[in-house]
Amino acid sequence: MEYTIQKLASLGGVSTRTLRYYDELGILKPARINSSGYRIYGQAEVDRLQQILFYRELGVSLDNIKEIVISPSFDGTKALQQHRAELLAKREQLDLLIANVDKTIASREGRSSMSDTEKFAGFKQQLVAANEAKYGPEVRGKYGDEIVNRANAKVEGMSEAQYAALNKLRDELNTALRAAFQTGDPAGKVAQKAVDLHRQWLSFYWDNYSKEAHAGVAQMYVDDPRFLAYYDAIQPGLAVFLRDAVRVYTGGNK
Amino acid sequence: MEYTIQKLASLGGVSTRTLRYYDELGILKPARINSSGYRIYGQAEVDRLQQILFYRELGVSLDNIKEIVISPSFDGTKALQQHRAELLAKREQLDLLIANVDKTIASREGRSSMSDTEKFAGFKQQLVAANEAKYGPEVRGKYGDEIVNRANAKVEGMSEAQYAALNKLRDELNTALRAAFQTGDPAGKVAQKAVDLHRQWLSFYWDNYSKEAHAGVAQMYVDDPRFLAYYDAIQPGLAVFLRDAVRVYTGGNK
DNA sequence: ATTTACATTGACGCGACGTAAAGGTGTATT
DNA sequence: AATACACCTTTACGTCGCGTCAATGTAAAT
Repeated sequence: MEYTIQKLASLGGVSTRTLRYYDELGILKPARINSSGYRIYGQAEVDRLQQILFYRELGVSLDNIKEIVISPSFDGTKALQQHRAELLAKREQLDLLIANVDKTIASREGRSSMSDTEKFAGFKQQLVAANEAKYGPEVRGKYGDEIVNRANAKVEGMSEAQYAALNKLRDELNTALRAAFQTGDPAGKVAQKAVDLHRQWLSFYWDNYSKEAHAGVAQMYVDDPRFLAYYDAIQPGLAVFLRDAVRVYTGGNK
Repeated sequence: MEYTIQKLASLGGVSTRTLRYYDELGILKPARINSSGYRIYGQAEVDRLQQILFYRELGVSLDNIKEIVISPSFDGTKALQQHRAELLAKREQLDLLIANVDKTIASREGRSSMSDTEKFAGFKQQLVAANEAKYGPEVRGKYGDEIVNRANAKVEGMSEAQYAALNKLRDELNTALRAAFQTGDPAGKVAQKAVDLHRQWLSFYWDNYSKEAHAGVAQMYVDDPRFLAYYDAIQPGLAVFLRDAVRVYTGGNK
C-alpha cells in the first residue's frame, strides 16, 4: 500500500506540514519521490510514523525521537512498556494538578479558606511532586542517602568535645532559625545569619563545603519527607523557609 | 524589605530574565526604579510573584495569568474551572493513549495484528480529545453540547464509553470525598456513600473485590507518601479520613 | 477546458523564556 | 584612585514543533 502525504497525514491524524517537517528533520523520509516531486510513503513509513507519534506524545523531543527511530538495534516492545509506565506517571501528575485546582476553586468559593502561605505551600508541594517524578531516585542518590551515610560515618569518628560543640551549634542554629522564621524574610539579615550557622553546622559533617551542595541539601530538606518532618517539627513551614534563605545565601539559581 | 531583581529571582526560584519578561508583559512590574535604572521590588511584588508562580504551575498561560492578577474584578474561579475542564480532557486523552499502547504491545507480541487504520484509531481519538481541550468550551458555547458530543461519539469507538465512565466516577468520588470530609464524620452517611464510590472505582481496576483488600489499600494511602500526597492535595487530612471511613465500611472497626 | 483538490518550497509567527552582546553601576580591595 | 568583579540595563536573536500564508505546479473530476 502506498500513501501520498495527505493520505498518510489523515491516517496518522497529523498535518501534512508535520510530515514535511519530519522529512526535513530526517525523522521520517518518504519511501520515494515520484516524477512530480510528490512524497510517496510505504508500509515501513506507516510503522515508523506510529512509533514517532508514540514518543512524541510522551513529550520526547523530536531530536531524541530521531535517535530512537534511526538506531537499528532497538527493542520496541521493551521501550513501549517503559513508556507505558511513564504515561501512568504522567497521569498521576495530572491528577495531582487537577486536585490542586479543585482545592483552589473550593477555597475561592469560600468553603474552606486557604491562607497565602498555604497556597504557596501547595504550590511548592506540587513543584516537589514534579521534581520527584522527574528526578526522584537520581536526586536522592546524589544528595540524599550518600550524604547522610558519609555524615554518619564522620560523626562516629568525633571526639566528645567535638560532639558537644556540635550539639551546642545545633541549638544555636535552631534558635536562630526560629527567630529568622518570625521575621518572615528569607533574604533578611537574621535569616542570612541563621543560614551561616547552618553552613557551620554542615561543615562539621562535610569534608569540603560548596554552595552548590549547600543549596542542594536545602532543597532536599523540602523534598525528602524525613528531613521535611524534622524541620517542620521545629516550626511548620521552616523547611521551605530555610531552603529559600539558603538560596539567597548561596546566590540562588542561575 | 526591598529586593533587587536577583534577590527576588533567588527567592522565587526563577531567573532574572523571567522577571524582566514579566515586567515587559506587565504581569509583574517593580515597585520602583532607582536612580540607576535598577528594578526594585517590594513585599507586594513578592506576593504577586507567588501568585503568578502558582497559576503558572497549574499550566495557565501568562496571558490568562495577566488577566487574573491584574484586574481584581476578573472571575478567577471561572477561569480555573475552564482550566480544570481542559485538564480533565487532557487526562482522558492520556487514558486513550495508554489503552492504545497496551493494544500495540499486545500486537507486537503477536496476539493480534492491527490494520493500519486500527493502529491509528487511538491517535485519532487523541486528536479529538486534544481538540476538545482546545476548542471544547468555545465550540460548545457556539453550537451546543449535542454537536460536540455526537462528533466525538462518531469518531471514538466503543471503548471510549468505559473510559468516560471511569473518569466520571473518579470525579464523583473526589467531590463526594470533599463533601464527606466537611462533615468530619467518617462513619456518617455521606462518608459511607463516598466510600461506596471508592469501592466502585477500585472495582474498575480489580478483578475481584474484597473488604480486606479495600481496607489494606486505604491504609496504604496513609503509609505511602505518594498516595498520601495525592489525597492530601485534594484536602489535607483526607487520606486519614478516607482510611477511617473505609475501616467502618469494611466492618473492620476497632 | 475548466475547476477543484492536492502537491511543492519558502518564509514568518507563536510562547516563554535562554543566551549572548555591549555597556553602565556598586562595592571592596588594593 | 585605580582596579576588579559582581550586578544591573536594553537589544536582539535562538529555541521547538509545528500553523499559516504565499506563490506556484500537478492530478483528477466535471
